[in-house]
Amino acid sequence: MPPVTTRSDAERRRRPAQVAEEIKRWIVAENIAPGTRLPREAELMDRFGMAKGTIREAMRLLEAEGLLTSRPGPGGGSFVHAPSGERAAALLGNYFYFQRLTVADIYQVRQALEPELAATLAGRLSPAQIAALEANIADYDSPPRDAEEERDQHVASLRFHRLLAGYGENPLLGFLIDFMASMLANLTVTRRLYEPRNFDLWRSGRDYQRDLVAALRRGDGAAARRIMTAHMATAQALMQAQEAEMARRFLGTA
Amino acid sequence: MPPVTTRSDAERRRRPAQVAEEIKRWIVAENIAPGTRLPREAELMDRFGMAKGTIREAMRLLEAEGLLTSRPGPGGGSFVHAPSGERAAALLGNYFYFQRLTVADIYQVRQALEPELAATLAGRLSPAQIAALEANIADYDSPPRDAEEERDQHVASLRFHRLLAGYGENPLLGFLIDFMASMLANLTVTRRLYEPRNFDLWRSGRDYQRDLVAALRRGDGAAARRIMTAHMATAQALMQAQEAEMARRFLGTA
DNA sequence: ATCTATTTGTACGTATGTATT
DNA sequence: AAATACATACGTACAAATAGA
Repeated sequence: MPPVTTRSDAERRRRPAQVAEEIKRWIVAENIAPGTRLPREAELMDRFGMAKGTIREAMRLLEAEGLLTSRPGPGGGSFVHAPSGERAAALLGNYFYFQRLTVADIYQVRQALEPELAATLAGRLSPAQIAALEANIADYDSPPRDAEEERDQHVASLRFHRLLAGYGENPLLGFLIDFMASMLANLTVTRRLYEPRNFDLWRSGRDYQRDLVAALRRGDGAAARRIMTAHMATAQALMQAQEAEMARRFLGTA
Repeated sequence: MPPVTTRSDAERRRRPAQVAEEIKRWIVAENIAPGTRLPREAELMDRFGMAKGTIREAMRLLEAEGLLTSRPGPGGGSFVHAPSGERAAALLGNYFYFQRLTVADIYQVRQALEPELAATLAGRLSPAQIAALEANIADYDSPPRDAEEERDQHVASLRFHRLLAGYGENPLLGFLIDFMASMLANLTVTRRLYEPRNFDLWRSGRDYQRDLVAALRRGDGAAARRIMTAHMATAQALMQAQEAEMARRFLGTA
């Protein structure tokens, strides 16, 4: 039997992690707003009784989580930061990089969420938002001529959904839909669009988006939901037909 | 007009971030499996021509993302790591900490996803899984006597959904349902259960879970979906009635 | 059970880079 | 243009952990 250690697990943790935890607790306890400046390195070294390197490692931990940013110079320092959606998506993408996520998995969730979003958006879009959606559709008005154009159009048509995601009031729903669109933008497509059946699917997808915008404009939630459901079904079929596969790569961290 | 800088944005980035990016790219390019050991600190210092502290800051960045773990001693080092679901959930929770997420927001998504999961699970659960679900329900068989017991039961009834989340085949769907349950487990409830109407809601929620297990066992997907939909509706009503609010705190990082 | 080797973990002093005034 | 205030990076020394002899 090993000798009794008086050290708790918390004490056992590496020092940078302790500091990071402490700062997180402080942010919550004091309800610190983004933009607030943390004490200077020198002061943190004092407060925690640790060397510069240790403090800096702690800062990098929090920075990776997207919870703070630092900049040098006078008036510089470390600042509390609300993680951006992109950052959050990249971190979540890290997780799914190691899970074997299929296109079908993503579409099962899209199938459930996208119609819901569409329904809540009906009649609540500004003219500018409607215009942005219509302008986006124009980017893939005519069928692609080559592989590169096809890829561009694919990304553009996903942007349509990312726009919708940003227009809703529910941050969770919006984030998830945007996240899935960004995952799908990282696809490798092995079979081309040119077969007649695939082309039909492509065209009907485009038409669905047009119909959807019309329904959203006239405030018909039930129709918007119905159209989006059908749109998702054809989109999935198109992906399946093209034997699209998730690319094994991390999402951009920019 | 400022003088032209020859440095690109990439070169401009802090060195630890560069190293971290490089290592990520390497993981993807070589398709490194979790458990694989990275070069020693000394060697990385060499390879990147950087000081020890810099390399270590890079490691902390990757560690915070859940992509590696390190331990000292012989046979130690830094190891590629697949982020755990908990870690991923905690990081995603950081994001929503700063968004103003309401209980209603979460329930809108649950409403869409939970029935979908229930439907796909019908007839696909092992006897052991069924037993685990039934054992879980037993934890809140009788109404809570005090506030503490009420809270425990709330968490326990959410565990029912987390179990279901783990039984599915779709990692994305499972993660999301588990994530929402863990968010809801962090609630502050301001009004108690004792009012008759709230008590009815509580009881019907419990009954729904029983019915659901029965439907899952006999493989009736349509019924499972229907029951879960109704269950979500009452659960939301109960939360609303109790004026539950999201707690402003970070998810555990353990 | 002890020592030894290996590898990360922490400390500290100094120098450099960057942005504000 | 210069001084100032801050983070950023370096280099070295030493402490702690752990596998294996």
